[in-house]
Amino acid sequence: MKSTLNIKICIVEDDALILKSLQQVLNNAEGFSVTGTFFSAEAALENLKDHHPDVLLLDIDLPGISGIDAISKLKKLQPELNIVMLTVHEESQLVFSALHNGAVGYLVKGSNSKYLLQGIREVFEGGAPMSPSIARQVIASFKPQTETILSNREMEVLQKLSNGTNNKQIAEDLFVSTNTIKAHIKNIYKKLHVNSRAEAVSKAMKKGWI
Amino acid sequence: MKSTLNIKICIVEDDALILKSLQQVLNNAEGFSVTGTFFSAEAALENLKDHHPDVLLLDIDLPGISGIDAISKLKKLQPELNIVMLTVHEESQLVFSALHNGAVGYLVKGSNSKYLLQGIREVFEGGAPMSPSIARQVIASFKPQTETILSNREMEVLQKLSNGTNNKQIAEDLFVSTNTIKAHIKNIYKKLHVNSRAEAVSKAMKKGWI
DNA sequence: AACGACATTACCCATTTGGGTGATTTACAT
DNA sequence: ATGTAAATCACCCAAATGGGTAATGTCGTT
Repeated sequence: MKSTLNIKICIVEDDALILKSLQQVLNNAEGFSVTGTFFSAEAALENLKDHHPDVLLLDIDLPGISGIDAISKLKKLQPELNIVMLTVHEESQLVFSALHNGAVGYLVKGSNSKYLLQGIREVFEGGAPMSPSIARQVIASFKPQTETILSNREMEVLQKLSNGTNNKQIAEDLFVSTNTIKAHIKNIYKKLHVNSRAEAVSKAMKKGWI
Repeated sequence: MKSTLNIKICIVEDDALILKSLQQVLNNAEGFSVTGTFFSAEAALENLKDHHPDVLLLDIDLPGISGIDAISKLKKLQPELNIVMLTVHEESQLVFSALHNGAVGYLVKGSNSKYLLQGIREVFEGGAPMSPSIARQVIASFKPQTETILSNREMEVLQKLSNGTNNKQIAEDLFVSTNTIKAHIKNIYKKLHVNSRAEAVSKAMKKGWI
């Protein structure tokens, strides 16, 4: 089975030593072959069409266009390209930017090469490899933040706001007067430092409260 | 190293055969031990305090309280408990509900027992194991849906709306009249089938447009 | 050439919202 | 017991919003 596999890989990595080492690991592994390497995103963008990788390994720290910005540009050229970030950075912001821009995996550099091979295999089979610490971040982002400053009642109202419900309707739904709803909304605004429904909803959704 | 590991596991699974098989696999593996098994969420909730698992494997199809609903109840009892879903279901809704409620992993039943052991090890080490198809769903949820019905200009306005900006300010920002902004907003409402800023923002955010 | 989508602007009007101030009651914690 | 937070309600007023209708110019497609 394994011998029938032949995964074509391109690598974008500006550090020649790391690139060489990656290339060696992959070429020596059964079923993997490196069909192209680039020292910059620009080089990859220009020449990728000549190679036809199943998977592209992409560094973040690159001269010129960063790996993060390169993702969407590469995807525009080859929408079906599977991009896996391969970097030392574990900052949430970078992780989420990468995934948001269309990366299908995020591996942390320097872990066992066995994991790298396994990750690439996963991509090839339709998976989405992530290093454990990355996976934990990703999973954590789904959990609503519980440090809510808002009271239960205020959360109920906020929920209604996000449905576009107006004060009168909310009041009916909660069996109180519209004045009460107004009061709740004013408190919500104070606590969230906003001054409109749209902004309140936006902030709450970004924080994962609703 | 491996021999120093001893991961204590509890299992909630109503199918006696599957439970037995899981128990066998885990107990026979070096460094794993099953310290408790339950046939229902209710049983787990009542007796979990007597066991002290590092990881709890949780089925979804259970008599009475479902696995999904059990997550938050179990977490309330033991906030530090690491819950991994172990189920046949791959439906997005269930996956996201589980993660939303606080599960740290989601494994699909029936895959190689090697992956199960690896997954549990990952949880123990702070990771978040997911079966490949689940990981792909999770990653995909980060990519903004691009089938936007809105025009570029409308997207700009929508973005401003989500910041709580009012028509006058948006008009200034985009160097057009407030009447124009009103027109754009009306079109946004028509296209999104909403009739307030808050609802438009909410819908757009849910769809991952902003 | 005609059509539709987009961007722009205008006017009118009823309704809603946001902000300010103030009051009562309950409940929980210091 | 005293205070604080929560939930409830009222009144006022200026500003913003939502909905309707209508017009113009540009651009790309058919």
